[in-house]
Amino acid sequence: MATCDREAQHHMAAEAAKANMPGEEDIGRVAAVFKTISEPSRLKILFALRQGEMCVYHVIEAVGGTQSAVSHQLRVLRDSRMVKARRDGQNIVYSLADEHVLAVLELVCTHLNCKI
Amino acid sequence: MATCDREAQHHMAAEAAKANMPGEEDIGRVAAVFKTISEPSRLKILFALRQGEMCVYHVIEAVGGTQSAVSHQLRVLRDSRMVKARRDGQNIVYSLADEHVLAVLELVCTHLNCKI
DNA sequence: TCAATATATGAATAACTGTTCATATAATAG
DNA sequence: CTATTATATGAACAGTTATTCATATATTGA
Repeated sequence: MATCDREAQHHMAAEAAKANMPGEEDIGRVAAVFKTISEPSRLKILFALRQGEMCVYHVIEAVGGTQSAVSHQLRVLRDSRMVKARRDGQNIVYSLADEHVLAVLELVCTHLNCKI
Repeated sequence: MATCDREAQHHMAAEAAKANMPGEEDIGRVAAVFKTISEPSRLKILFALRQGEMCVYHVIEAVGGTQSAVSHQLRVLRDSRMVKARRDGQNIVYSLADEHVLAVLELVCTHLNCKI
């Protein structure tokens, strides 16, 4: 057991933390969002789609990588509702599904002093 | 090569995307931030520390898990500058190092309708 | 219907990462 | 100085995941 100067104060903080801790399910959902946008290959796709909707070929052109790899990552992004897809003839056209994602990206970018 | 109706439009978007794509290094830094906060065990620690600084024992009390696991995760959070530590006698007292992190967490939480 | 184009997907592999176990370091009390 | 408390850390293992390869599906033109 911890016996620090601030024992009482830290204990109260710990109790409050336990009381206010989101449930496992919410924690998991938040974690899943961050996991989805924590992969460079997926981040690039999201950055690319800021310029507007694109069919898969042009996404590949924008971000690089193989057709299969990009398609797999688009699936992950689609499953997590961050991009949406519609068919247009032979093509599938992708676009950002969620403005919140961009807001989060921009918040972190400015924090890191990345020019986006 | 893609031959969709919007060929010209998508091609321009792809060109713009390539031109405005952050460099590999910036992409990597952004991805690293999200990776750090994409693990439930680390998220819980960050949520806990919202209540104020705590020594390790009380962090463990707040988030659960073994001493070793929590200590390892505190190290990851410290390496990525999201929490800071100071010694206080026998104890190491941790606290949030970065308000930006909380802003990002709250943004995502409200988006997901999690009560935090 | 057949060929070509565009995209998706399943399986396998390789790389990464969180936890555990055992142990090390640091500070303090006696 | 020794024992105890508090925290950190290295190695190993297990689970997860991104990519690749091969192949499947879907749309269109001939």
